Amino acid sequence: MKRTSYHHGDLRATLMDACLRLIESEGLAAVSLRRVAREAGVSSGAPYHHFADRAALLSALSIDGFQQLAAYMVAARAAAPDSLAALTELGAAYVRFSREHPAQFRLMFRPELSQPDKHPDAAAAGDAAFDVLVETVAECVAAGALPADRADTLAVAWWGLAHGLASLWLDGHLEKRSAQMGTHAPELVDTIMSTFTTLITARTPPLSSPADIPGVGAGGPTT
Amino acid sequence: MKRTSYHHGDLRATLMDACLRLIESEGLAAVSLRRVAREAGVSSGAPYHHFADRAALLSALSIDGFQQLAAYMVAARAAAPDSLAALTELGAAYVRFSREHPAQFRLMFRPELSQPDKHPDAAAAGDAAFDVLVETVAECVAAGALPADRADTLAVAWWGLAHGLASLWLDGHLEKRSAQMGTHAPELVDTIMSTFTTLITARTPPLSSPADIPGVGAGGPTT
DNA sequence: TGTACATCAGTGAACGCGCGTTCACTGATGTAC
DNA sequence: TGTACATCAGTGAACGCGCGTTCACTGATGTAC
Repeated sequence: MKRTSYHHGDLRATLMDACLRLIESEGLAAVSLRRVAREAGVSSGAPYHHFADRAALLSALSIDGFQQLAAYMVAARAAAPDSLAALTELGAAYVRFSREHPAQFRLMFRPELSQPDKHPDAAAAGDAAFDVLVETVAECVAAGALPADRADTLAVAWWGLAHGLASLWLDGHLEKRSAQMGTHAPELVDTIMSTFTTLITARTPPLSSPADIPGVGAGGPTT
Repeated sequence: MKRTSYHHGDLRATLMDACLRLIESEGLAAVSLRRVAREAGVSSGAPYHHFADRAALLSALSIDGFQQLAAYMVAARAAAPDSLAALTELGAAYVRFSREHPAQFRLMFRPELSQPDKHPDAAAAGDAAFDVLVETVAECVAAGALPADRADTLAVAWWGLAHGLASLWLDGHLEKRSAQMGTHAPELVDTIMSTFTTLITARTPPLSSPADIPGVGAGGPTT
């Protein structure tokens, strides 16, 4: 972190980076503005030229995190061949984001730190991510692959499952359980996700209309 | 918090209580040993007669939380008419615990605060709670209501869903989404839980041979 | 029952520490002419 | 191109604060005889 010139160049980005690295290596409890400045190789007053206060730095990171999450989800949906497959990919993308940006993920769901009420941008970015999920569910409904009356519920259930798995995994619980089960966390999550999608698509229509399900393919439920 | 006698009587319990109330009213960031002592109406050195240090207090609360959670789950299973119904009740009990003990729930899943590595009791209590879920799934398998090869997976999925919904709800996300959807968080959670149980029980048996699954292949989300 | 004494569970002052934030300053950079 | 000057983005010392923890102390309680 040695600089040759007096001016830094892009201290704002450097501070955000240093903060994330610090969270990842020593946890959220280790984060203070002074410490972040030190990690960035800069005096303790320097950050105030880029962030109004400590909360502003954490907020900026949280907003950035939500925007990245939304980007992950948009990309996942775009890459999927159809809306049903997109649903699976969205869950996977959510968990993948939490794996690839653990510090940001934690920060995003620590409202007392990122203060979303003071920074509506974070909420907006969060909405954008959730909207991708809602839209995808709506597409599934439009395609006849999901029943309309449960669409909203399924979107939230999907979010809950992905969020729960991501959270447990980050805290080490999934590694522990999967070791007990003789498997590994990544496979476990994949299995859960695909099982869930299969369950939803194969079974929910009969709950609202007993007719056959278009788009799911031949050789459906054999029971 | 005025005492009449010099001795307190049960300062240990009072401190734990004060700490929980503080977390609930001002958040985890407000918790310091001095502050907790102040809330309990006691000098800042007094807690050290009952807890080795700050971490010990938080640890004790976390352990107590896991034990209570396990008790919730044991009671839920005991009250259910059969093992399949128990599964639904377990998820509901998990979420109910998080609603009735929000401060403890947050603490339990903040490993950097409760330091489970230094206090194996917390891990043991957590295991006990998870074991209730695993046993119930095993009972479902024994009763022929669930396929054996997916039992473990379903237990983790169930935990993930309950944990995700509880976490999102505590952070206010569920209230927000359910308001957008014209419903309320409690009903939303109930619907999701019962839908999930229905899906699992109605559909999983045919899944035991993955080759039969149409559409979403056996390979899972990983291309 | 009374007394001596050990133990328990408080007090409150003190310690050193790192924190968030401010501020007068200064070196580097950009711009007008 | 050179110079004067405004602005930007650092420095580092300083502030007051609450923190975790320690410690000599003291009042209350329990016990032995």
